[in-house]
Parts: sequence; C-alpha cells; structure tokens
Amino acid sequence: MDLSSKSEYALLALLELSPHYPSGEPLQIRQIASQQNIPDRYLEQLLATLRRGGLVKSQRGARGGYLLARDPWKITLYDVVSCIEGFEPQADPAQVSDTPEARVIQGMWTEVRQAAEGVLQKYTLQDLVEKRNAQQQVDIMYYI
Amino acid sequence: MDLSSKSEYALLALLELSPHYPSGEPLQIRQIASQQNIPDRYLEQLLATLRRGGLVKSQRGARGGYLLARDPWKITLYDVVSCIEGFEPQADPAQVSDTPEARVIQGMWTEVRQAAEGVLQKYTLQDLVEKRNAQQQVDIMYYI
DNA sequence: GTATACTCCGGTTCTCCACTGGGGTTTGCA
DNA sequence: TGCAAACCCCAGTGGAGAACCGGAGTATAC
Repeated sequence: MDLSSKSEYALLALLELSPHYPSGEPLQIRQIASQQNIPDRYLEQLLATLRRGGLVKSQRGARGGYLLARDPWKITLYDVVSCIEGFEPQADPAQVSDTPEARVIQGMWTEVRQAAEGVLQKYTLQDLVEKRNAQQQVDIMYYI
Repeated sequence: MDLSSKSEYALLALLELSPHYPSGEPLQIRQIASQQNIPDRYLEQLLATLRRGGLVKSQRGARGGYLLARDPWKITLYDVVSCIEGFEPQADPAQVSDTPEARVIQGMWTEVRQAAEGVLQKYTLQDLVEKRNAQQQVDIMYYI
C-alpha cells in the first residue's frame, strides 16, 4: 500500500515540468534528475513511458528535452499513476476461482480501488504545484 | 493496485471460519483449502500469521483446527489485510529525500491510503458473510 | 500409543522493481 | 560539414518479495 518510486519519480518530474509549461522551453532529463535526486538513466525510461502515454512531449537533439503535453490542470494524478503503473489490464480471462466468496471479496476490493482512484482523480499537477508553493510560503514564514 | 493472493486467501479462509464461530468447532486447514481452492501448505502459513496477529485461535492435535478469535463483526477487513500484509512499519527513518515537492506528494498519498483504509475499516467479516448470503439468494432466484 | 492435526524452519521458482550500460538517432550550432 | 548535446531503444543485473513445497518436530484426542 505504498507509492512506488516509479510513480513518485514521475510525479516529481512532472512537477518540475509544470512551471515551465507556459514558456514552451523544454527541460532536460539531467536537470530534473539532479534537482530531485533521481537516477537519470532511470528517469529517462519513466519519461519515455509518460511520452507514450501522451502526458509529455519530447524534443530531440541539442537543446532538446521534455515538456508537458498539455496544461498542468488538465493532467490528473490518476493519469500519471495509471500511465506509469500501467493498470487496467484487469479483464484478462485468467480463471479467478469464481466462488461466491471470491466474488464478494472482489466486489469490496473494487470499492477500495475506486476510493483510492477517486482521490487521485480529484488532484491535478496544478494542485500539487500550488500546494508546494503554499508550503514554501509557510517555510519562509517560519524561517523569519 | 490489486489485492495480493495472500490477502485474498486470508479473507476467504476467515470467511469460511465465520459461520463456524458460534459452534466453537474448529475447522481444519485441509477443509478450508479444498473448499476455496487454496494450496494448503501456503494457507497454513497465512493462518499462522493470522494467529500471531490475534485474529484466529488454533487447536492442535487430532480434531484440531482453527477458529476465529472473536465475533465476526468485531473483525474488520482492515484488521485482516494489515495483519497479513504487515503494514505500518512506516516510520523508519530512511532518508526520503525531503524536498518540498516530495513532501507534497507524500501528503496526497497518505490521503489516498486513508481513503482505501477507510473502506477496509468500515467492513467486517460479518458484512462479507451477509453479502455472500444475499448473493447466493440472488443466484437461486435466477436459477429458478 | 498412534493417527491426526498444527508448528517451525528451510528451500525454490518466478516475477517485478530499481537501477545500469551500450549502443543508436536526431538536432542545433560553429 | 562536423560534432556534441540531447533523446531513443534494448538488454542485463541484483535484490526483494510472492507463492509456493517439503520435512522434521510437537501437541492432542481417541
């Protein structure tokens, strides 16, 4: 029941990209990685998945990098996590021992999953950025 | 984001034990296992953890077996899953790269976790048993 | 006292996560 | 044109955990 570092890294990276979105200037892997303490060769793969998932765009060549594919308030955390974690292959016809008990348990588990996904769907990257900014304000207040 | 078979097996086993609780008669591993299609040597380990977690009691020797440690409505699904999955070692002082971004993400993730745990806490074994019974009634209606 | 259960300990196979590395290809710029 | 800076793709590795299997021991009812 904990966040994989895959997803955490992806969220951190997108959080770095968010403020750069309006300018249209791409950010390089190395910069994001060093900023957030992420192994860069690993982050590369995560960004590739995010690109295939249509969440970021890449610019190749010198002075290339990554930028968000759309506005930060149009990307929910659910978009990110589901893209990176790759769920919804749910309907594979693996015989899941279809006793009445198993069905009841499955039912309640989808309820659990929906509760979790509901939280993820209500937050966007924009929300995270604003929370961070608010947090930093508080830090400054305490610092003074 | 899916239920491990560990937890599913444990829930199925406890679901089998629930109706036998009032009689005080223990159920054997073999019976539960064959009833629910669970590898018995594996179920044995799960029941051992449930015992150590105080959810079931064991009776050794001939005509021994397992029975619930308390009433089915006093055991929440959260009790079961947390016992079997063993979470809440949360507070290990592993340095979790304490950037402001990381803190914001951690915050929203605890919200996700709490949403999921909330669902698990509101259901008891008794609820599952009743749901299963209701489900079986429906099945019979359709069968006629 | 013996068959029937649980108990404890160990090993095995498999999959996935979290990386690391070695090539490529595309692009800006001198 | 050359070349370095970036992305792109594929492959492998090490460790951890999941999902088991097996055997030797121990308690208990009959």
